[in-house]
Amino acid sequence: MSSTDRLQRYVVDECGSCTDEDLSKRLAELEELNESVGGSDLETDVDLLSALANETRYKIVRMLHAAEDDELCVCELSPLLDVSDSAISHALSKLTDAGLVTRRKEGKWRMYCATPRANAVLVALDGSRSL
Amino acid sequence: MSSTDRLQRYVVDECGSCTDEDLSKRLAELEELNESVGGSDLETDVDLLSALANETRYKIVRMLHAAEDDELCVCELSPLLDVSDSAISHALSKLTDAGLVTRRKEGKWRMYCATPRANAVLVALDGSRSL
DNA sequence: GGTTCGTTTGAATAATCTCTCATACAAATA
DNA sequence: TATTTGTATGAGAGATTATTCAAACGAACC
Repeated sequence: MSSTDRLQRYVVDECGSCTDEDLSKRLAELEELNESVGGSDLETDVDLLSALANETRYKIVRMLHAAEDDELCVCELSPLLDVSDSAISHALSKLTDAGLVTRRKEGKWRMYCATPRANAVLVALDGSRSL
Repeated sequence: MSSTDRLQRYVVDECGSCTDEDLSKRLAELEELNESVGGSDLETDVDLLSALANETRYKIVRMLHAAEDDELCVCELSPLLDVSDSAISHALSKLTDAGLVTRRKEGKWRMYCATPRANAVLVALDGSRSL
């Protein structure tokens, strides 16, 4: 049983009949839905979501978001996260790579700030909580 | 070296001095930032992000989103995803648990639809791509 | 009732992830 | 210059995950 056979039976159920032409048309429609997932954006988006999909990293971004446009340094994040500094640094690297935070040197300290994109996603999460 | 020692030195760098009182105040401020990550929402949000942070699942939600308010059944998703039906079913379960899709029985078919929350997150991703 | 069909579920395996420890490095200080 | 300090990096252990296969289940059809 190929998966298009099943689709054909589904279209029959739906429309009463389904020629091979109907089937091709339906497949093309579905293909178009799929196209709307822009090829390279897909990977970028999944990377971004993966970066956020971890308690430690999510908390960090939340704190940076809550800090508005203020930057925070590792030493400010550390007291509130119960993982090692090394873990925090790993987390910040992954977040930076994903485009969720920016990193800046300030003397011996490193300052981190949430990006507009990070803020947009968090705002969407907050705004959709009760939908 | 405790992590608050380091924070104290940071505040000194920043402000020129830092009494124990100053330190407590700064810690309280940071704690407040942390509070803004509502306790139970944190887990829910991370679950949602984890569900979306996978190519197969992300593609599914994208397709359902692109389908607007139309529902799609497994047999329509299957031709465009190169994983087994079983994997698709697992994916849909996880997405359902995370509140990203809804499931409905229609005869022998199962229809799936993106939730408003899923749509909100995708819209935010799309809207913030070029920020 | 038995069969087929669409989908789900569970177990198993391989791949990936997250953290810690040890170490490295760059900036500031002594 | 040597040391301290803040953070980053790499290796490795343990936890988590994604997928597949096999089997099960419910709905429709004979």
